[in-house]
Amino acid sequence: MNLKEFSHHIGLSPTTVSRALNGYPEVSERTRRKVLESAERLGYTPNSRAARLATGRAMTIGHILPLSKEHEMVNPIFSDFIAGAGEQYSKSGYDLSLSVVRDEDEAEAYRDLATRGVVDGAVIHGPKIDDPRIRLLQEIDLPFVVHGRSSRVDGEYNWVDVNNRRAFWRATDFLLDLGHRRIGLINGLDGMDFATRRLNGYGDALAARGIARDPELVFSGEMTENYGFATTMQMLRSPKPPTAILVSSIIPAMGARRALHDLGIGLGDEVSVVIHDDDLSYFRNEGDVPIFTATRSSVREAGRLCADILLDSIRGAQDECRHVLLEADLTVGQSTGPAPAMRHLLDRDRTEVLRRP
Amino acid sequence: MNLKEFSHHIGLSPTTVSRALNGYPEVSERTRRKVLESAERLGYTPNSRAARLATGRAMTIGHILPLSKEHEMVNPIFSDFIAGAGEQYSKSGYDLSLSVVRDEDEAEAYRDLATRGVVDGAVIHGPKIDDPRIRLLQEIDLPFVVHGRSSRVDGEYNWVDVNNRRAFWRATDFLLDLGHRRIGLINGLDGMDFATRRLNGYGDALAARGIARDPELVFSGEMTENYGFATTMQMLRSPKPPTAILVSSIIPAMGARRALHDLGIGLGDEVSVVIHDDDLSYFRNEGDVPIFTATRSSVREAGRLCADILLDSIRGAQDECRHVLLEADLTVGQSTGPAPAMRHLLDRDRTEVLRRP
DNA sequence: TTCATCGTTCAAAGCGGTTTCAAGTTCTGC
DNA sequence: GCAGAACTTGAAACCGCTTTGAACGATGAA
Repeated sequence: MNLKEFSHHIGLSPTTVSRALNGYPEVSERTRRKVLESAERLGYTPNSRAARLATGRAMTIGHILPLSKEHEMVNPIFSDFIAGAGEQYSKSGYDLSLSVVRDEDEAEAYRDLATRGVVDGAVIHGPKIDDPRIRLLQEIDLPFVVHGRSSRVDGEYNWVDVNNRRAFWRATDFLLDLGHRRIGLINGLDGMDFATRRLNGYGDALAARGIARDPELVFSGEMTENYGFATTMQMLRSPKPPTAILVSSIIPAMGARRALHDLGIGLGDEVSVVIHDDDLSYFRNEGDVPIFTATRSSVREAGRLCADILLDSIRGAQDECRHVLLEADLTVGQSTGPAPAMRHLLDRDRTEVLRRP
Repeated sequence: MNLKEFSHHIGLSPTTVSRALNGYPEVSERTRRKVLESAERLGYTPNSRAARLATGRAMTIGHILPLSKEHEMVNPIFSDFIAGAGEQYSKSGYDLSLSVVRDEDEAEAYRDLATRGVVDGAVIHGPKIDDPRIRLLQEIDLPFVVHGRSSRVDGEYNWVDVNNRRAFWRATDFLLDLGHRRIGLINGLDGMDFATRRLNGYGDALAARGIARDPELVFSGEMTENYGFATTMQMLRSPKPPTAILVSSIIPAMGARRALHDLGIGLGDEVSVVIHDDDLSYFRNEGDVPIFTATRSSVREAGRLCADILLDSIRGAQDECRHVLLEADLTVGQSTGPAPAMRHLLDRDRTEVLRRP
């Protein structure tokens, strides 16, 4: 049933019915009640396709999920973020459009969503340093919000980010306080803005204590379990293994733990591990004393915040760009402890284990 | 720029331009080339909102992500499935609409998508036994495909499923062949169709060898890391611990591994583990010899298949319902081995470790 | 009583495409 | 050279809703 039929059916004009359903004030209460009731009874729901054309609003937010040919990986953080954002969209009557594209087509995909008029706004995920997507969306004048930030981009834009630099500074400092001097860093992909900030936090904390950064102890890559395993193995088998490791996500941290176990090295006593925990729903780092000492920041909450900001900006409620910087407090878990005396790791038997092929 | 302006600009009627862009045959090649070229040059892209109203097609597929209040978990399988399906949608010019709703609102959400006319079809995720969503979509006559199947639903429908029963039968049989007699099962949530089939495969394999199923060894729950940890702990600390465990996903398997390590029990020698591996992109069970012995079936591939079937069915290319049953072959990894003689586990020192609080 | 005002309601003109149907043009075959 | 088929093109209706501008009756002020 369409508006014409429905309105005819209840003896009113399409105009009045439309107004009644959309909450316009010039409809009398009696009429509105009648319309709402009849719509319910007769099962009339306005066709969104028509409404979207008529209003010029798509009532939809675009998210783009880029997959690269080589490492076609879905960022595990994506789903939790989407869950948070989607929740807010639903509340405001917005739909969420998700485009899966090859990463070289990503810019084109944003442009396409905008020119085809299927979205009113978009979210940028995983910004790189000097990310071109930001400039693009500014250019085509599509409202957007960035989950993260992008260094070296000029012009204002909405963003929600974790204070990555401070979190990693704090985590590093914590390990230094425990007496660790050789601290490894298993970071995200090079070029990602968040990875750079984390690296800086780590490096600056070391520098503040006059400790040189050892490039052998810093890794960047996609945050898979295997990546955490391989990098941890490599570090611990090296001539000068670290006594502590910072890991950028709980997923590679699983791999790091596996490596430690495989080598028979105690997690938390012989080698300490601090992770950044995005509070993924299916991977909770919980318990009275969490498994991992961690800097935590819920990515789902970030999704909610991004959605709210974007919707505000679309509705024109916000004139200025909004920035939210989330602090990630350090929670001490079971994976950290005082640095062991170096001789533990230099003990003959142990080194043999560490250096086996 | 809209169609009217554009067509006027290049001296043709809107009709011809529309036809040229949509590949209708009654346009001369010369004209079509001219239109395509000019569109490119002048940057004209048809407004999808208008096209959707005019054609009556939404060119969009709906996915619904239900979140429950208590255990608001995003199924980790979801993102990989979406990645696979979304890839296919893009290729066919379809968009993907994702609705995040509270799970009690899920049925309403499907109905809403259909009556508002924002989708042409939908995917049902994680079907339960006798799933009401299937009947609903049949009733409102919205094309759909189920990722999984639903026992006890009558009527035909499209589905893509893994042969869960056979996979778990096979895995159980494999462990039995290795001499294991007490085999635990860490399964998905009760009521989920896939979990039931897996339980049946496991139970039937045991029964075929005349082994009684011990309810103390069977668990069902949401497949988090902690769930795998807790259930494994419980089993291994029980008076009659299993010598092997089947785990329904790699995520709880991480927890199971953690439990084994914490108890100092060797994975693959003292206790064997077989998992079902959905081949999640950020959690690959790979290597020359995979870490886990596993029945594997790519959920991303399932997503692609579902998308293809659904699109076919929407385009009316398919008259009959299609069913795809994917076989999950067993790959032997490092996590399984012959059952140890029972005395190992009954050794005095060991049991003390196992039974500590 | 009359005129301005207010509160309601409606007719009709969009929104920007697609598609039907008619018409004009160019080819054939005879 | 001409009728009829085969190609191309275009005018106008239509998709189902929103919104502008006008109309109408009721109310209140003059």
